[in-house]
Amino acid sequence: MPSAVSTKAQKPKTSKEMAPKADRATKGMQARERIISVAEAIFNKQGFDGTSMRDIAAAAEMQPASMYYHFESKEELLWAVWEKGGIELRNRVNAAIEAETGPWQRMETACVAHVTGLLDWRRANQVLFVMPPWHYPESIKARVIALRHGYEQIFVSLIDDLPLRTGIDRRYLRLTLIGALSWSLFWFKKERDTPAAIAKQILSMLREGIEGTK
Amino acid sequence: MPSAVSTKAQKPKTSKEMAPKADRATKGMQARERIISVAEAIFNKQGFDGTSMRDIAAAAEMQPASMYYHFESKEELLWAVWEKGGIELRNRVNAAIEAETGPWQRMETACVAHVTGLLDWRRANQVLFVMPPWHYPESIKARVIALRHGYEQIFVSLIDDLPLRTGIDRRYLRLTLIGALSWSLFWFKKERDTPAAIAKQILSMLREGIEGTK
DNA sequence: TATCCAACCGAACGATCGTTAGAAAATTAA
DNA sequence: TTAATTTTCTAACGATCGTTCGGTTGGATA
Repeated sequence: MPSAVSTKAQKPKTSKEMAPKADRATKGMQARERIISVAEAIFNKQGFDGTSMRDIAAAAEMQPASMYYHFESKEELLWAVWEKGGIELRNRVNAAIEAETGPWQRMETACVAHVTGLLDWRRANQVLFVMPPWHYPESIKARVIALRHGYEQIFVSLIDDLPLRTGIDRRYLRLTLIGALSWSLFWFKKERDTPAAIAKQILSMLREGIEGTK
Repeated sequence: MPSAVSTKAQKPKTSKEMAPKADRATKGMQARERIISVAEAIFNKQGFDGTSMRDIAAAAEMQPASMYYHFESKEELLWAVWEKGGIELRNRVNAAIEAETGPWQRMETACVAHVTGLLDWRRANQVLFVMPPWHYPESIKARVIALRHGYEQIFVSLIDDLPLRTGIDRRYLRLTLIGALSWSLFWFKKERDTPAAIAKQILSMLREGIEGTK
């Protein structure tokens, strides 16, 4: 599953007249992105500590030592995986809400994209979203926190646009919503749930409340 | 911090006439519970993989080899830590709701106890609540899942008693609520939030809804 | 007293880990 | 072609890990 990435590097020239530097970069990128791609899958399946560089190298069909030509350490590789996953998720959510106009519609679309991104599309950044911040490796902690913070700004803005009851704390709302949505990672069963249905039901309960007369 | 444990084993006899077998068991228990106690703290701070048996042994003031007299493996020690934390949390929540009568009041009390238990009282079972189930060590996975399942039954029952709008899926509600509450582990700042306020606000938003006229 | 057994210890084994050194191969440049 | 550079390789180092082995200790039992 090489995961056709690269929105860039696709100016259709003939392979001969391509700039040699771009060519080199592309070649390097191919190996680098192959490593990220397999690392993504294995980290997610086995956890960071449960995955050895040898595991990843084997899956990427290289020798373990060769990985250090592309990444200076295991933690830097983890960062590359998280960064890619975080950026892709952010782009996904942003692209999804662009087409919508009403504030509630935009919010619902974002929620669906968030859950879908976590559950369906790429299982990778699951670990990023599920690991307690205080366990982030020290060498990349600040970057990871900034990445997550940037992502959450999408929801800050979406919530700003919502007409809410007076007295609703928008920070608590954001954390509650993201928490409830992301928690689905723990219980999602693909035979039983769909990401879109999960997102819509959670938002609906929060929007309209759950209390009734029985 | 030996954490004054042992509600039991305290029949006040003179030390001379104490039953020898109880004496021995007590002695063993003291070491065992000391290990669990320090392991609890270190696992939570450094994670399971980030903690070595040597770390725990040092904190418990023993030699690493001695730990294997009390626990047959590191994973069994982890289980002991999780089991203790899970049971204590369950007892806490159960004790809290016993005093309440109205279904909403009981639910609110449970939510407060849940968040308080996770954030304040004992930082231990945080990892249990925050680790993705698919990363549980294989040898204790079934036990951990059963432990969590048992805990969630409290909320199944509490939600059964709530008068809800028609169309509310009680399973989704439970998972949403527990997710939103537990997620506070990620963002709780003790200078800014209190566990009780977090729990009450989350439940209130879900109960009454957030939508307003602006 | 001699015996026993729970509890602990010192030392080490074997495995695995992240990582590095240095050379070979592959690719590009001249 | 040759030279230069990028990429990958083989081999291993040093550290740490969970765990085990064979003892020692010290208090309770008889």
